[in-house]
Amino acid sequence: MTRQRRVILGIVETATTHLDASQILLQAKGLDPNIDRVTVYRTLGLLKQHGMIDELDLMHVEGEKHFYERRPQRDHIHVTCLRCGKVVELESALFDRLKANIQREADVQIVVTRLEVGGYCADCRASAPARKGK
Amino acid sequence: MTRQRRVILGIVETATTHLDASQILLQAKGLDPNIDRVTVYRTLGLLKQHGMIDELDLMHVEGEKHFYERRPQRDHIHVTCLRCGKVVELESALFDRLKANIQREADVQIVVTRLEVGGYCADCRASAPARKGK
DNA sequence: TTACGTGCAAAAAATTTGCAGTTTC
DNA sequence: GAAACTGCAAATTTTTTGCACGTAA
Repeated sequence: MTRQRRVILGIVETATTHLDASQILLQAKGLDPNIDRVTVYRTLGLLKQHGMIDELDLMHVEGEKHFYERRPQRDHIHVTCLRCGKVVELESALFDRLKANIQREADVQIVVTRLEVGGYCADCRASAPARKGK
Repeated sequence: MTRQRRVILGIVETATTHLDASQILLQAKGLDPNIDRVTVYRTLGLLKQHGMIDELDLMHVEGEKHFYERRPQRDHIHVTCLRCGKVVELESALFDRLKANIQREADVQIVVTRLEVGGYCADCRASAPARKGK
């Protein structure tokens, strides 16, 4: 456990939004100016492997980057608005049951799950003047 | 609807495995030697936007690429083995119910969902001699 | 120590953009 | 013929690799 890893893990753990590798690098440089982009990638890979953080796409609403968040106590669902990009997180007993089902039906020992939903939030549905054509 | 788009859509629709952009380009070149990588990306983006295909990560078991598949009639769950990479697809009534729940609870009009699961398949659990340490 | 981790340089992949010529309807 | 699409070139962005030096346990 090195200084750099502590810094990176700390950033992801305390983040209030979902960060991608570049944003993490940027923040890390603030705390440790010499930290390298490579170290960020390597550390994220490691933390992911060890189940300390999870990787997300957030439906790729803004480019094809990946986001990271601290692995929560209980899995949650990520709902991303395809128009404004807002992300809502949701826990669900039904989701827990579904996972148990999958484990049994697919005969798999589940390590990680990711449920991402894309759609339109209430605000966007209200303000969108039903664009015609495209 | 151009020749190139027909080719690319055809490839994804008839594929028996999940293909990534490079594999699609390769197959497309077989049918239309002049087709460009750029056209593949643009077309995939378009087909995705129009809900004709879905994009997957398959838990990034082999690199950070993205895979594509024809949009199925009914959503299914992708279960990927983190050791051997095998992918199992699963439909589930519970999943359907969960989506309805999410739509209501998050007040979102769902357009697309993606449930990916990573874990260890039966075969790998059987053959893995409980690696110690790492 | 001493195996592991880091920074630096550079390569490899993956994806996007600008633009002029071509095709579809 | 007009609008939309393509190929080509090149730029970006994202991620990975090799290697000599530095560091935590």
